[in-house]
Amino acid sequence: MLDTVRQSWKTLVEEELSSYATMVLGQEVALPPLTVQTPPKPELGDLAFPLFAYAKLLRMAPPMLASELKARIEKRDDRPLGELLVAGPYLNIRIDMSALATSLSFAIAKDGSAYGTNNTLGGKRITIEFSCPNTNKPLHLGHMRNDSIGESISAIMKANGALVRKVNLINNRGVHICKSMLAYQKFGEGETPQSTGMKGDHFVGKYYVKFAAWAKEDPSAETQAQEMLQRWEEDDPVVMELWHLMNKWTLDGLAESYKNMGISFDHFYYESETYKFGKSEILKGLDSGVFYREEDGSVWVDLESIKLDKKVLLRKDGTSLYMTQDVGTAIMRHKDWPFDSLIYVVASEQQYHFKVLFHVLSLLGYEWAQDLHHLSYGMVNLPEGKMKSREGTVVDADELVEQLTALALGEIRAKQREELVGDVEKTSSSIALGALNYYLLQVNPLKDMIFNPAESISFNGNTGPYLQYMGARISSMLRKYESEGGDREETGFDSSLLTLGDERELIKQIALYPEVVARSGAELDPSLLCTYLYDLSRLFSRWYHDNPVLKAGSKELVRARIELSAMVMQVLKNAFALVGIPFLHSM
RNA sequence: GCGCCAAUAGCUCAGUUGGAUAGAGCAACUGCCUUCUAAGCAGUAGGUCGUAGGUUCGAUUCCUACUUGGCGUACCA
Repeated sequence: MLDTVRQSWKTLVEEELSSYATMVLGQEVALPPLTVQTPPKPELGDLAFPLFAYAKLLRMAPPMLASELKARIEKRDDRPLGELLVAGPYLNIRIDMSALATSLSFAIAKDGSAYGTNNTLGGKRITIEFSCPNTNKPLHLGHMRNDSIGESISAIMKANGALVRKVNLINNRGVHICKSMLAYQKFGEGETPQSTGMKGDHFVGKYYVKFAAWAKEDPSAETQAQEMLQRWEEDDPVVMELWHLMNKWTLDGLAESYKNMGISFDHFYYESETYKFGKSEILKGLDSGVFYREEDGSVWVDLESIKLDKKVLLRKDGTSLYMTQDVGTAIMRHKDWPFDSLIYVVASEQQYHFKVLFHVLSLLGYEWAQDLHHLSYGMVNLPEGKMKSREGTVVDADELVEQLTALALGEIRAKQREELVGDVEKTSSSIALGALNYYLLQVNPLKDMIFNPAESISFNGNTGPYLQYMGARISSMLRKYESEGGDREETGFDSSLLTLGDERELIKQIALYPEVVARSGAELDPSLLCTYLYDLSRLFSRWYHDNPVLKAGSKELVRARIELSAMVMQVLKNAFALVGIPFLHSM
């Protein structure tokens, strides 16, 4: 909405600039592109056009040019409402906020939860892969960043008009899976998640840890695991039975975690179901000559011509690798649901893997290989460094959610708001999720981030609960307005009453929202929405702290401020949905 | 060694795609709860934007080199 206002002013300035330059120079010249900016202070206006480059070209002082342009534009009666200002070398515009507020109010009333969405992806089919846990241990903090980004990007793509299919690839085969199985066989003594009362994924994880301890003392452990893998690939009934049993335990546990964290998928793939298909595809490539076989029987691809080295695709014993099954999975996915784009949400340490994967698929002749994208995100570290499972510093996802929920519950009780919030349990868990998702999405995905446990459990300052609190305050205010007999139908919205500086800023910020949705989509970056949300909330918080809404004086002013608050609330709601923050009507 | 990425306040992060006096939160200090929820608001203090060059009217932003850190370069995933 702000962009159309910006664009109309830009066109106007460009036209005048061009005709003035032609007049001064006596001929038509190609001018450098005009940039539009936001002035650093509200007093300077809402839009800024820096004129340095043009002033140089026309050999005049920038402020002179600014004045000249201002005069010329003011003569035009087709210009939009608003005011022109000369601010040194800048030509600034103070836009007509009342008109903007009126059209925003119409748009938000009409679109509701769809306000801010666009159709730039026009029904494009996008598959998004994320999470992808191993079935030998529970989820940890690393998965949580992955899940937050995956869910958020999925929602953002939808908001940009795409049809999204969320998929999860379960890593349920391989030597690491056999390790936990072997340890269970050796030390399990028949105990089960049920008999111990443990969550299935934690139960299996316990045996994965036990394997590591055992392997330290017994060098044969590793070879035993390899042997078990071979028996697994040969469908040995004993191994298969154990595998089915333990996989189910883990997957039941993971399903519970996903449910608690609000994560869902449209489809699950399992490595155990794709690796054989991957093998056959690699062999096809061998036949067609794009791959080659070494003397020892292993199959390779040579990517040295594009500086990617040689890469093995099948082991000498014919068993498959990570790459093998990923080739199979990609092809299977395209068959299942032909996509226009496939986004892999996977940690940055696997960049090389995906470069190779995309080239291999392209060598196999799949044209859609160019539509594959690796959304690479950075590591999550602790203040004291990397998380290490050996040192027990890995942050467990279930535990963290539990801790945060308990903290939120404590806050509600301490503030004696049980009655106000109603469902205390549900509210606590919503606060925990909001805090977590916002904490993890605040940072640009590309960058490594530091997870500070002490900071993450704080609900003050720039946090998810702060944002939720603003939403709850507005919601509560609107309820009070209605319960006190306020009627939004009866008293019309007069936008010209919103004249305060903070009110102008709020209107602008609301109008900016659709652009943030578009940009976070184009850049695959949820952190833009987080920054936006915080700016909006802070603005609102300051404004409503200083200016009464329900006791604003006249009925009309109350009505106008209620409208502004309601618009902020709708935008908060809409943006929350894109970054995994539950909206709360009270907290 | 080679490749990719990062470096902004004590800490964690923004920074409108090259423009005006580089911004937040946390931590520290100071005010504000008979007034729409204090999970809040306002204020003080805190900066050689890793270093050195270059391009430009203008560089935290682009280029080059260097320094530091991370990741990768497995018949692991």
